[in-house]
Amino acid sequence: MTDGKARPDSSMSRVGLRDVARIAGVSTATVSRAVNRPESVSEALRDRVNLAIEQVGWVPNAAARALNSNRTGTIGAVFPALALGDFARAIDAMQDALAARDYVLLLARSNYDPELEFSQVRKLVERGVDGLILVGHSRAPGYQDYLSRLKIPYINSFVYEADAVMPCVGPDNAQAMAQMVDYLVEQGHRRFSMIAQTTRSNDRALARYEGVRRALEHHGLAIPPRALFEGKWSIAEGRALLRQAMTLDPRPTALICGNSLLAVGALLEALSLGVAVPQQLSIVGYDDVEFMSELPVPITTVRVASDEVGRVAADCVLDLLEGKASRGQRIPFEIVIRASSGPACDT
Amino acid sequence: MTDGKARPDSSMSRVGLRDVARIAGVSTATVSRAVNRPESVSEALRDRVNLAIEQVGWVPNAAARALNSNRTGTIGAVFPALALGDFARAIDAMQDALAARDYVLLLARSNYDPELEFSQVRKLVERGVDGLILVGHSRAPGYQDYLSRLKIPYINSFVYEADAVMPCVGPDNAQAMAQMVDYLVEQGHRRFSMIAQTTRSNDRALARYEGVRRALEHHGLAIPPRALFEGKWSIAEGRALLRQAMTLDPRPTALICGNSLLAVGALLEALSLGVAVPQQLSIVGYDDVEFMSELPVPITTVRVASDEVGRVAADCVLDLLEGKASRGQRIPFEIVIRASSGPACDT
DNA sequence: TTGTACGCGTTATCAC
DNA sequence: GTGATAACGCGTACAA
Repeated sequence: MTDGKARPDSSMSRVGLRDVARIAGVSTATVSRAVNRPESVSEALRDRVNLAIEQVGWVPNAAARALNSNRTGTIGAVFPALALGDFARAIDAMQDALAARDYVLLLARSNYDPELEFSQVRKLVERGVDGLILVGHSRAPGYQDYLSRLKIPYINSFVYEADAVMPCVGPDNAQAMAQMVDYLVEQGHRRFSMIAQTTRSNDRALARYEGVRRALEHHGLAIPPRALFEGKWSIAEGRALLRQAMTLDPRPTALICGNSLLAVGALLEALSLGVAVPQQLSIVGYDDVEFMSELPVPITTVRVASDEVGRVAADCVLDLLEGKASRGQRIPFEIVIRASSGPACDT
Repeated sequence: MTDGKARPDSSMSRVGLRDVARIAGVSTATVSRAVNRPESVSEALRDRVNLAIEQVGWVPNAAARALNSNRTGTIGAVFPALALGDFARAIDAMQDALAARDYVLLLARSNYDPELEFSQVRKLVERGVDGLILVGHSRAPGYQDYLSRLKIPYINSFVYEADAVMPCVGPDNAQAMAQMVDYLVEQGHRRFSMIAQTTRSNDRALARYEGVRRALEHHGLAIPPRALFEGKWSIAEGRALLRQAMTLDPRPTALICGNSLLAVGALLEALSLGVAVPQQLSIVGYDDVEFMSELPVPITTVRVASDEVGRVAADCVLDLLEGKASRGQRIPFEIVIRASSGPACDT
């Protein structure tokens, strides 16, 4: 039974550790221990302390704790955009993985702008994040130095390269696309076109393009420069770029799309134009969102478990933080063959 | 020219205000002022201080600052999910609005679980967020008390009710759906079916349903219980529910979908089944994502500027924080009529 | 305009 | 096992 004078919502200045200590009749040190290392304190005291905490409604002050321990329990992440299927799913999963280990996510976005990304990182660092999760691995020189100078661990996500110096968690973009190309060549395709997200300050897009280029080269093939189209990521853009690709002469028999939105746009536009998919044109994408499989003509694509990327990236930083050296992880991908691709037409 | 002993990346214990003060030959108080209220210090000193800051690479410690000022420069947000088109866009915009005013976003997700939402909020509060952005306005009793007891401002987003006691930022879900119903009735529809996200612990879904119900009632119409289907939010679910709706006898002439994914699923399934849209069935949705307008049959829907919601919500909390009383804001919606809806068939 | 000195709430180091 | 006390790094009265 609490007597009236100790209501938890008392409008007094906020309750602190000392108040709890006073009520429980112990020292502040004991309260601290009872909370942080319960096993190091006698059971009787532990109970007294917990009771007192309940009574006064004490909530530990994270700032004070951080000031003292040099750790904030906070992980920062900077993503190019949040409203993109794969990133959103990754963040979702990241959040859960962090919460499970009692960390909290400080989120920022860079809008695909390296400068902005840098400044966001600085802001997060000032906020005292214990670790960072970034996207991609290409950084401006000054930026790179800044990061390595920091003592806080960071992870590059959505990329994987075996020889990378920093831990990264993601699929091997280039290899995934190469595998897709192998499949298409196997299907008899020889004339390719590609529509891709602009590779400027986007190393994932660049890696995908490189994967395509090298795989084709390996088969003695290539995408002529005029058959390569770059643009933003949207369905509308995919539609527009497909129209351009269809003006090529001779027409390509296979169209490789750098991401899911472009693929969806390309497919829908092909349907609108009456281009038969896959008879006249095979369309393949990258990344897998629900839409791609539900469209009138489901789209062949590279499936990457984006949530895996998020979850693993989160666990990786936390491992680094706790000293367990973590070397990053390759996230598997899978070529999902659907109705939008098939044997090359003989035209 | 810096002499060797003062490298910014020196592995000494982290640089602090005192180091800057020492280098600049001033007191710590002056450095603090020069940083936080530059106008209150002479120009010469300001320059000296800034130079020293650069030299030693000082970064203010947010924890110490927070401890002292009781403000963290952090806003917490708890969303049901992040990987959902509208939420993702809102978070995107929120993030920008906060960054513009030098705040940072602490993000958590509740997975539509009120208990989890509550615990996430507690965690954010312990982290010392200055304000909160939540979704919806229905809360469990204990939760509600907890919130009102806190001295920190919060905003309910994605909902708007003129008589709400807490500031909210969002569209009037019920009114939007009512307006959609009016349109459909005007088009001659009398037999309705609705597929909706489960209304359990989702007041937005509930409000939309209520809007439909009341509007129909106003026209002397109703959706019979067996014509109301609830499920999760996904395209696949929309497909499944449409199949169920099509088994009704007599068939509905208009199908109202509670969100965008359900609408897309319903439309695609209708196409698959050979149900003519809108001749045999008008399909309307809620919310607007790019897909809806790009499908073979573009979908009539309620368009809400989700990014507006995020932006305004962010600005609102910050206003509250700065004492400018803010009463929330109604975000406008718009009925976008596309090819998926039309006059009722006379069958 | 500038410097001194204290306090913010917690944890860690010592004694006991 | 427990208690006193000194940091942690910054902001800010207050005095100069």
